[in-house]
Amino acid sequence: MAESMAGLKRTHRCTELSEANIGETVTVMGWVQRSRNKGGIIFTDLRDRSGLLQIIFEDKDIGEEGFEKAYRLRNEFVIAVVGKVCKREGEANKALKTGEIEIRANELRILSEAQTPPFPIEADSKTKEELRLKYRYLDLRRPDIQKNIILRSNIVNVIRNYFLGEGFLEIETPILQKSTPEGARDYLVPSRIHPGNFYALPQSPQLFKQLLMCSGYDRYFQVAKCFRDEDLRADRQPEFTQIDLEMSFVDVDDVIAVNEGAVSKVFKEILNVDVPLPIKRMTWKEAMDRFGSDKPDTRFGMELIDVSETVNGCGFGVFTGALDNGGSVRGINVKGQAEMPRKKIDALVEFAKGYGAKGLAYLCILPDGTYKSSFAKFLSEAEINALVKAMGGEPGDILFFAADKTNIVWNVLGALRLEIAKIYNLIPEGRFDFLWVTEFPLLEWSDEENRYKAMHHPFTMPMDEDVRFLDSDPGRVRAKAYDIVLNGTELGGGSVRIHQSDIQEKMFEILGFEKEDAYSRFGFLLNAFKYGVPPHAGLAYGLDRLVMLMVGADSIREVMAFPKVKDASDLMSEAPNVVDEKQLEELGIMLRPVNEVN
RNA sequence: GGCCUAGUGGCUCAGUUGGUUAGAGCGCCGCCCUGUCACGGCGGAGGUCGUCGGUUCGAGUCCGAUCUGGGUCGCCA
Repeated sequence: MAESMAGLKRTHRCTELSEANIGETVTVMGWVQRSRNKGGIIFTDLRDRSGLLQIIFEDKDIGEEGFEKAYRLRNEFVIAVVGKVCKREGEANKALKTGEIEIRANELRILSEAQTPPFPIEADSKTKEELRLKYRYLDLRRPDIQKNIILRSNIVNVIRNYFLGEGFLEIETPILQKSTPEGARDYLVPSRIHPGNFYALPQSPQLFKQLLMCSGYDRYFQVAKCFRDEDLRADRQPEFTQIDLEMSFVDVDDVIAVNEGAVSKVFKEILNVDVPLPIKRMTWKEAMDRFGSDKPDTRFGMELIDVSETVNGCGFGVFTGALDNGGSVRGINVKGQAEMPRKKIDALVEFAKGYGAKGLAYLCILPDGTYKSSFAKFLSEAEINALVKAMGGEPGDILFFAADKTNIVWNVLGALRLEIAKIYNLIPEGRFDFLWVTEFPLLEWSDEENRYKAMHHPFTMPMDEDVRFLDSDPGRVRAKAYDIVLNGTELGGGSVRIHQSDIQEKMFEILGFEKEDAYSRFGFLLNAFKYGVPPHAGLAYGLDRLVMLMVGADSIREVMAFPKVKDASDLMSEAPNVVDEKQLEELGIMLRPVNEVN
């Protein structure tokens, strides 16, 4: 039977007590972590979000009835204890923050009994994630998850205070928005009042924050929930949180400067890590050339090397074929792994195929200086020697080469580099390598749609010196866009926005929008800009990813209270679900049989 | 949509080339224990091996399908 807490008031959380409180009578409340019954004496570890505290029950303090009650305690019971803080008579427990003290209970109330939980409530859980998520409310009791969630709160607090201190205003933007299909799929929300019409949940507050600049708010930020109806990943959830900001009368360097301040402050205050400023910058082209990725992990080397020149005209058709098609041949040098077993090499070749490679050429430089290779027979000795030299190859190294269209080569070797680093443990622990990647291409050719698509979004400003190529060669135009990268993860991205209507119209033209089409989608923004708009620029961080990296988690699910699983459903609440016929009727929605959808 | 991977008592796992009654640790239940803190001692309960079908004298083990998680490619301006 559950008892009332009437007349009791909690005086401390568990670990707010210390030797300084010895002799005081206190009231603590929490969950039973563990009860150790020695017969005439019972030790109970009480848990709350702050940690553990040992309670000691003996009938001389609590009376026979109270002692009987303590006998009944089981894990996860919620209890209140009134007692005296004492120095431990037995050994101190150095593993506990409160290991020097214990509470000698005078009164015990069982506020709530509990069934045995389906898995242990403990740190370093080995329980399958499926079960943890089904019982997320129990999983969230575990100290390591609580640590993540608490740290997340602290991180947001530091960031919020920082931006407020820099003159930013926190302003909310609508969750029910207009759907502007371009980019990720929208989550749609049907309107009851306008049957057949839909809102969309925001993929980001992009247009509204630009309007806020237009309206003179000068510096805006928001902790913004965002929604994208795309497939999930370890670092992608259908709903996630951005730290979103926008600034007026600024250019690239201004945005970067204020955000370097934010990053260094949050890492110093939360982790006591000094982020050396200014953060390194690298153009997109350099990032792709050196690392095969627009979010390079710079904690280790094994950089890509372009050997197109070296192998030009050689006897290996795969190489020359790629070059003839306008592609390139590039390689990476895995130091000291020349003895890599054939099985492992084959696995890496398969891995590369998963990223679009047709194959992967390799060349082992054995310790005695001889070669073992998949393609050496097609090359003259001089050609091989030149290739090895270009790759900085030494006895003991193994070289991998990809030959294809350059973007495939980048993709394949970029992924291979990370995979090999993982396999051979080449990534140093405990490092935070920040990097700005700048000068992204403005546009990206889509074979599927046979048109250019905005790499960032259609409001991204071209670089001043490239504006002249907008007509003649749109593909070579670089944008005033930048990403902040941490340890190979894209932490955030942003850009300077277009505020001149002629450039904006040109942009829509290149993207293949008719003028009416552009106005029907983005008219409110384009119209707003007719009434005076300041130059503006902004950035948005993926908060979940930031917290994930700061706590060292492998997945953003570990830093979100109630995440969804791979198919975007919630194992605990079982969302999404079918709704009443009546609800649909009210919305004017009729469903096709499920097997006809798609 | 593709590829990879896992599913065996409540939890985490073992289970050999297919071969008696499917094991262990933890947890749970009962009894004992006044200084434990991974408490200890004694005893006990608990599994249609994810599901369906097939091969076989015989399937946790082999084959096919399927479900449920996880990773990833595509996708994610």
